[in-house]
Amino acid sequence: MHLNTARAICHDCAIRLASLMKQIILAMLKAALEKAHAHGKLKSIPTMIGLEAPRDPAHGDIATNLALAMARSEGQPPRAIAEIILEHIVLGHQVLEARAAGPGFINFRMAPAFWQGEIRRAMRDGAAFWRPQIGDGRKVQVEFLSANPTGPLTVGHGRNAVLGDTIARLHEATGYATTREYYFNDGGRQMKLLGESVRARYLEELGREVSFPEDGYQGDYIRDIAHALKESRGDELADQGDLEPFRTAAVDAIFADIRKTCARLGVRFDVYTNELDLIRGGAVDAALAGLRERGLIAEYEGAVWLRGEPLGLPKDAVLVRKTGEPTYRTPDIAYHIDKLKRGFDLIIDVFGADHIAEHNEVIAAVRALGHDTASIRAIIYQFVTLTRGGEKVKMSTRKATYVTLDELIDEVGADVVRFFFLFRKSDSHLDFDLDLAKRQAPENPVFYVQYAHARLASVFREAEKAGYQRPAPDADADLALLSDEELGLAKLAVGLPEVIEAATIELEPHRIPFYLLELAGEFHRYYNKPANRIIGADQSLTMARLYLAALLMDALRNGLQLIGVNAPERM
RNA sequence: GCGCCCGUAGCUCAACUGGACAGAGCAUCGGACUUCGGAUCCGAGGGUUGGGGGUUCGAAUCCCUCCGGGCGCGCCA
Repeated sequence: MHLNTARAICHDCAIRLASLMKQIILAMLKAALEKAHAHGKLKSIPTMIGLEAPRDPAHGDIATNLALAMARSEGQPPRAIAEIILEHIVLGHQVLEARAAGPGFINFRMAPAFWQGEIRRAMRDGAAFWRPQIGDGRKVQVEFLSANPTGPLTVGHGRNAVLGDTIARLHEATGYATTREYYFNDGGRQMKLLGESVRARYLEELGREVSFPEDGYQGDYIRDIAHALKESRGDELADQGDLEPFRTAAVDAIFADIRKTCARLGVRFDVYTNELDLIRGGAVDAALAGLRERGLIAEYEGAVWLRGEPLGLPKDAVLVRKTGEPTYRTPDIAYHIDKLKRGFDLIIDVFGADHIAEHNEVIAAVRALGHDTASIRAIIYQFVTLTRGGEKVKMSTRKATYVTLDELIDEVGADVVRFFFLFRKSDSHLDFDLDLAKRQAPENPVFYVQYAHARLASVFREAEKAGYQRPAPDADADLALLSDEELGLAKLAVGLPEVIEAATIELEPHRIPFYLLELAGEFHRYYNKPANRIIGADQSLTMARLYLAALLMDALRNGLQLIGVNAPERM
């Protein structure tokens, strides 16, 4: 179904893996399996091989559950199969050892020279190393945010913006031709209501008695727009019947604000698609006609309905109101067909949990119209709550107590907003702890990670005073001098590409901040031991350690860049 | 009532997508500075992974069921 998974790997595509270690081990296992099979020791050769990093480092660098998985079909105990495989393995110079362990795992330990080579490769190849090119130029579209321009972005929109943007960044970085798209509804009822709200405030500004529209937009920003309109146009709009100037003024002003807020977070879009163009282009009518042809339309109570039953949906859903206006989902069906026709290999929709039902309806309708929707993937996030002083901050639009995204950025800064929004699985509710977010202390994960980077930068400043240059990739450093602890740090650092690969394929950007926190933690622990002073009396050792430090800094910087968080040299 | 998501340490969450003794941070308690930035580190306590069944060599992860929370459930988006 999906491109790949992190664990079970088809060994013919091993060459595509971010991890050279996995490529090597897979090739070795494949060769061993074939040899054992040829010798009649094994009945068959599995097509998928599971590889995983053992939790306990004492178990080596990488392990396979191959023997466990084969036990049933081979009719032998796992340990016996493991021994057969081991008999046919040729280690070579890069793999130090392979041994059977536990219930039937085969554990591998790579040679120090292999890791030294990986460190050099990372330093030499730079971005090409850190960002595995798994996309092959395939076309991806990420549709996100897609908030209608009816008011300022809320905290909830923030999670969408950061999630979508980071998913786009991940795909861009890994070799996908990525389009970031913002879709909004400007044809419907809400826009009309927005225009009416502005007109009412405008007339108020002119001192006239007016009744504010029911369900109108009450926020102060409407007054600001109306005020600006009075400043620029005087009273010339007062007695003409056209709503359009108010609507346009509102949409323009609000969109400008939305873009400004996005820019503060480093979020940008390539394409804005609006409902009105789809309607004018006939796409919405065409979708409706297609559904009607297929008998998927019902008409009653004055409205046009999408029939739920033949589509496997729990209920009918309104497509066209009795007023003749389409509902949100109708142009959305046309929009998804449009996206499919544009030839993307992968279409990613980012939206909140409250839209699940609507999305299901849209996809069902699109499929019923004869389109293959397999390339569409949805990333659905749960809601955001704010906590301050252990109390939930009430966010209600109605009571105007809601916190806007801008206010949140004002309070804690863009880096913290981005990091915190990504620091949860999208399936999980996100509790944004404002007290923690504002703390400039190690318990704040953002500062903890950034501090690791700044600390390394400081080491290089210090090293320069002692006459050392920042090591070039081909620097004369003897990496064999590195201790096991240092090699462990390096292993973690060169594991970043795999994390990026998994985060991209699984659409799970939260893996990046978690990884960064771990790397920063390992570094801080290492750094704090007096025996590990990087700049010391031994010049060769100093060189080796500076080389390692440069590697760590590269990993931290690349990871932070990918999630749009600054990697400061000083804090 | 129905559908989707969630339930893991006192709190907020991870767990490489079915693997080896379930891990972090916060909070609590106790420690470490003539340090390349202490914005850091070390140690301790804390768990029947909501309960119960099942599948499997192996389950926090998959299935069933119950309990609890969130979201949604025809003319908002």
